[in-house]
Amino acid sequence: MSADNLRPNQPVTIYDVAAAAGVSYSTVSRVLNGFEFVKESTRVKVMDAAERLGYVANLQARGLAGGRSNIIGLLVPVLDNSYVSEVMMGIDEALARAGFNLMLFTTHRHAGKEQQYASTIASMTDGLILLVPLESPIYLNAIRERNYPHVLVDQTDESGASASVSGTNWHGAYEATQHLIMLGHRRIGVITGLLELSSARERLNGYRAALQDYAIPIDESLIVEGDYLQPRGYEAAQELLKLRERPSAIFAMNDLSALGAMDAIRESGLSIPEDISLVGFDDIPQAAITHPKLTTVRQPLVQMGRIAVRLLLEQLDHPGSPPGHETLATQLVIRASSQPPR
Amino acid sequence: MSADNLRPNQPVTIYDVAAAAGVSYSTVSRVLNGFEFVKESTRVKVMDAAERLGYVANLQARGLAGGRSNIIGLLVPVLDNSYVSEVMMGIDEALARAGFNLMLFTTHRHAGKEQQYASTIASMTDGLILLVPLESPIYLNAIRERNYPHVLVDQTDESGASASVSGTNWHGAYEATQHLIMLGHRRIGVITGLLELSSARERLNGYRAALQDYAIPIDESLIVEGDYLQPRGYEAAQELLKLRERPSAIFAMNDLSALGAMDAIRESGLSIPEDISLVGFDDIPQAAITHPKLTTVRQPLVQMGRIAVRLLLEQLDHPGSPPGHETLATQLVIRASSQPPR
DNA sequence: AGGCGTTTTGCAAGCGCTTGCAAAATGTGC
DNA sequence: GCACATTTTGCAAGCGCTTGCAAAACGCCT
Repeated sequence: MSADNLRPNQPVTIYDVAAAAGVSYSTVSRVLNGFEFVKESTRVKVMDAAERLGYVANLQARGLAGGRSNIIGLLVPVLDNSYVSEVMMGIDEALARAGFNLMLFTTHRHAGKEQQYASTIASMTDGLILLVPLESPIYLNAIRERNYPHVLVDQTDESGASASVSGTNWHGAYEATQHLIMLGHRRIGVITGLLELSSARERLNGYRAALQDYAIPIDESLIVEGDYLQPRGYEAAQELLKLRERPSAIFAMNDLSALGAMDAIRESGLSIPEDISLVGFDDIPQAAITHPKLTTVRQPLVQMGRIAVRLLLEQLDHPGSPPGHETLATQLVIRASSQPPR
Repeated sequence: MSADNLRPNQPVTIYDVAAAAGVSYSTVSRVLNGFEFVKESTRVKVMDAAERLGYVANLQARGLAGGRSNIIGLLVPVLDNSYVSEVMMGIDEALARAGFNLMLFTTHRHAGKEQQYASTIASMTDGLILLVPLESPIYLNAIRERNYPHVLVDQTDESGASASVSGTNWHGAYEATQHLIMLGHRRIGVITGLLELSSARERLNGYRAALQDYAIPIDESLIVEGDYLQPRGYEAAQELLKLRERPSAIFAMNDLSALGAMDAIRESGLSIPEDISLVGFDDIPQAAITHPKLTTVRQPLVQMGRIAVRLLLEQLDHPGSPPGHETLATQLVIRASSQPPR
């Protein structure tokens, strides 16, 4: 559909559009930015010209000049992680709908340079979504200092200064544990996330609360600290299996750990769920393709991403307003990896 | 003149550095860009000042002024796809090492606006990596017109005008088919990718060649077109299972399709590999966690990402030179999903 | 028709950086 | 010590856009 006019090489600028529409460049800018005091007839003229010339805004220039670059940044720790991918999907989708672009930053390889990295990010984006459990404090300092719009995903923010989205960690873990208890399990091993993370602590508390409510004594040797990654889940499960009094069920506090645990259990000659029940957390896509399919606590990951975007855009649109916080309900998804103990 | 305008945001500019180092701003710019004709002593002075003030380049400004923005774009079709994630990992890693940032663009939701989308991308990045099998022709037109540096991943470029990385599709498919034949299979069903994609056609040709080499007649009803996605893999497998003369093995031309096929096979009451052998392509991480583990053709996805970056940077550094093309060896990984037919 | 309050519009001044060009500094040969 | 070739450096002019300010148009009143 691109028409007959022009220089395929040199991009069309607002000056070109202005000339074509017979108005000044600032008027074009105003039309393009939806400024209110523009006569309808000139608005139409400008839009037509822009359309006709195939004008596309140069976001770098826009950003430099102090307007919005319409780019938001996403800081993630790793990429080969379904949890991350799912949240990213939601973010991307919501961003696309709002007309924003996405710039992706990974934390690794920037150790010791977080401040500068944060500055770079801030110089290029209108806001930032942090999906970075561990390093987040360092980045947060740099970012809060500048009063830069941002949202935390899956992290509780003690100070309340940052907007955030997360799941009902405590409740999800409570339900998962309760599920195993109701099935008849009494020795329930647990593989946590890094306990520096609020989500990991909350889930662990949920686990403890459930045991207490059902008057099951808590055996600290059944609690093994993991890191939400598969290899550590594998090791942690091995530790649990080595206990003199082996657990009849394991609650891995995220699915990736559960995947690792699954390997370890199978490798030790035991079978799931006959010998050991296994429950995860997150409900990443893989949870449904393992054999047996994994019972888990679903977090609405995609939606978390969408909401993160909403919270961020709210900050951009209303600079003064207090940062929003959303907590989304988790849901126990019972599949084949859990059943009553023998 | 520059001293007093302070916004809390990013006070340090090259002007500040210049003042602190007692040189002109253009000298600072030259030092920062590694320009050769700068006296060593001033270079040191400037670097010191920059370091001391915590200077961080504003990439938007740099980009606008015609320099490199040090941002490269990555265009992907979807995010919740291990294939994509793996390649992205390699890209991110190589980019980080080279000091580049990554801007992520997704194709969906931009139907009909590809030209403009391409312009936007071009206005913000130094180069583009396309991981977009289907829509790629549309984008390619827009991009080649501007003679914009870019690389195709996993697509053969007929015209040779675009740099590209891909795996040995033909050979990988040949080996996979040969593997099944050697096991004794004669009726080997196949689930292809969309045949508009060069990779899908090449793989199919490899399959055909293997059958021919072993003098096995080709039964077109055993060839079902898929789309490289899981749901379609599921359906395609169902079709194959419904044939009067059921295949004893299925070669899904990517792992995602194989995952779908696995579901379909299991659902129909048959078991893998006893009743039906299954082979995939790609070796995404999931292939190793299914039960049984999937025999597949490994593509060095992460490395493909790294090489894509290398090819792109070569173009940036040597604007004149012809686009590079790399083909990486695939490797048959035999796991548990394939065995001799009953 | 003249006056006044409101819209609309245009101009100029940057945002932080790169770069061509010319001036300044340095070095060389005699 | 001088003329000239060679580094180094600084200045100015943008890159494409936003925005404060003031001028121009317009509307409506008397």
